[in-house]
Amino acid sequence: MEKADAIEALAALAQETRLDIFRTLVEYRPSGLPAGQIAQLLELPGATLSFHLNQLKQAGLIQSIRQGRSLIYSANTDAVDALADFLREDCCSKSAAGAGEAAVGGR
Amino acid sequence: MEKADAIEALAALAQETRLDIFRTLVEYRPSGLPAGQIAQLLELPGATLSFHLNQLKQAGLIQSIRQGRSLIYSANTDAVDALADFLREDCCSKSAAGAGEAAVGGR
DNA sequence: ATTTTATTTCGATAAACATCGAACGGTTCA
DNA sequence: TGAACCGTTCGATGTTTATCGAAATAAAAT
Repeated sequence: MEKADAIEALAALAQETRLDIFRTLVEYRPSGLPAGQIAQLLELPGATLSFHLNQLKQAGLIQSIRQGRSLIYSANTDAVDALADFLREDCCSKSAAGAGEAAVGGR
Repeated sequence: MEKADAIEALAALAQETRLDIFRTLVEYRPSGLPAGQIAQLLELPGATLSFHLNQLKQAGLIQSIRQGRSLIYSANTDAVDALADFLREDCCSKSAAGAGEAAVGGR
């Protein structure tokens, strides 16, 4: 996973409303939910919801398909797993490359 | 891990400068680096660096100890692991609680 | 005590983000 | 074709975030 993509995904989830939306979609996996039902569950105005759905989609965390006049949104849990992997392996954890150097110097 | 803490950590890492700072500190684990050296490595003005170090510290991702007139910052990789766990287990992944419900209805 | 070094806090500014009513664009059904 | 429905885009507004020079604080050296 690229750094830029990771940042986008992190930013997408680092916002309460969006995290709530995403978690709701995870709950209703794998079939997904129409936008209206998400709005109802979370008591969000349509415009606000749409804004956040766009961010999540942009980040690759959700996708949508049309079903009649509804748009069914569903969570892409693989993207979250990839993000978790990025945190653990490529980025920021003990196992990240290059760990173990010293620069402070005890003397 | 609490949702609020997770959001704080996600937000802290969802910013390029801060992610760079954090990764640098992971590189120099476990001894850490004085602020001045981070500033030098990443070519950041002191005030800007200090601002970001504060956010990271607030989020529990780094800590600092004073050594003479320097402040040595070091990464708390456990916090990242906790965040990755949160993403995988409590929040947003296949294994998250409650997965598998259907709401769309195929007819 | 004064100066030097390391870093933070303050304060101002610009940019990005979140919210949401109102207008708009597709889709279905009569 | 036109009314009803579902959802998005537009546009205006307030809020939060990032940046960074200058002033302040804290520790060490002279």
